[in-house]
Amino acid sequence: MRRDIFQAIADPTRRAIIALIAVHSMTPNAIAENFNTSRQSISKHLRILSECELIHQEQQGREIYYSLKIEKMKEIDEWLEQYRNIWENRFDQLDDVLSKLKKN
Amino acid sequence: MRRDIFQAIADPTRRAIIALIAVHSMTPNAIAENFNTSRQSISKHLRILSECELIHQEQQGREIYYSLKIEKMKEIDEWLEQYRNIWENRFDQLDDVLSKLKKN
DNA sequence: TATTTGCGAAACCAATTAGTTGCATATATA
DNA sequence: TATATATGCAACTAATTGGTTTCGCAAATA
Repeated sequence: MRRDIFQAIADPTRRAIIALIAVHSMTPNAIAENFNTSRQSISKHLRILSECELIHQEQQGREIYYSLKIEKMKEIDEWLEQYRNIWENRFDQLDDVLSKLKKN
Repeated sequence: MRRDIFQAIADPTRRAIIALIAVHSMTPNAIAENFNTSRQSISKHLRILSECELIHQEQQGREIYYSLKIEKMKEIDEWLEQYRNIWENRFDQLDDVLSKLKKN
């Protein structure tokens, strides 16, 4: 089973869950109220997010509060970094390519 | 059929294709040489990336050169922006929350 | 002109996904 | 203690996915 952060954020419901619990921790029931889907399906999404270590849970009595592990989101940022370099230095790179072409 | 950039980058083969053609445009055959999968399966991935407007194609005789539309990658960056704010201002936000709590 | 090459598309298949319903369990409350 | 509530988990299902094989077409080449 592939289970990484890229697969985790591929689903729009999971992205919405992430956005919700980024603000403050929430219980599965409270999260589910924001969607027209069952509590169980939200639970499954939470499990996937958990397996990706994207969220953290804290039991409080019979309730479980889920919150976002914001550090994990940095992984996406790190992956993006290489491309950010490209789009920021597009023209510099073009110059680079051209000068290299001249040398050959 | 869901077809957005988050679904596009969910597959590791597609992320590898993106990395490959980010450097310079390549033909499907040349791309496929880098994986132990068929040219046809790469073609399917390229179609998905195309449908997400993540790549650009240029016909040259019977060859088709695929290249990355780097601007599209910015969409991920924009989505990440809200979370970047959170992880950068974690402590500031904590202060914020605490001061708001005091007021209530 | 006949053959090879590069490619996309269709048909098919196994695995995975996102959802459902129906439990079981633990905690709160009457 | 009996009941209600919050939750996770298992079994099932339909849709989607990523791959394959097979095909057709257009461009290059012999």
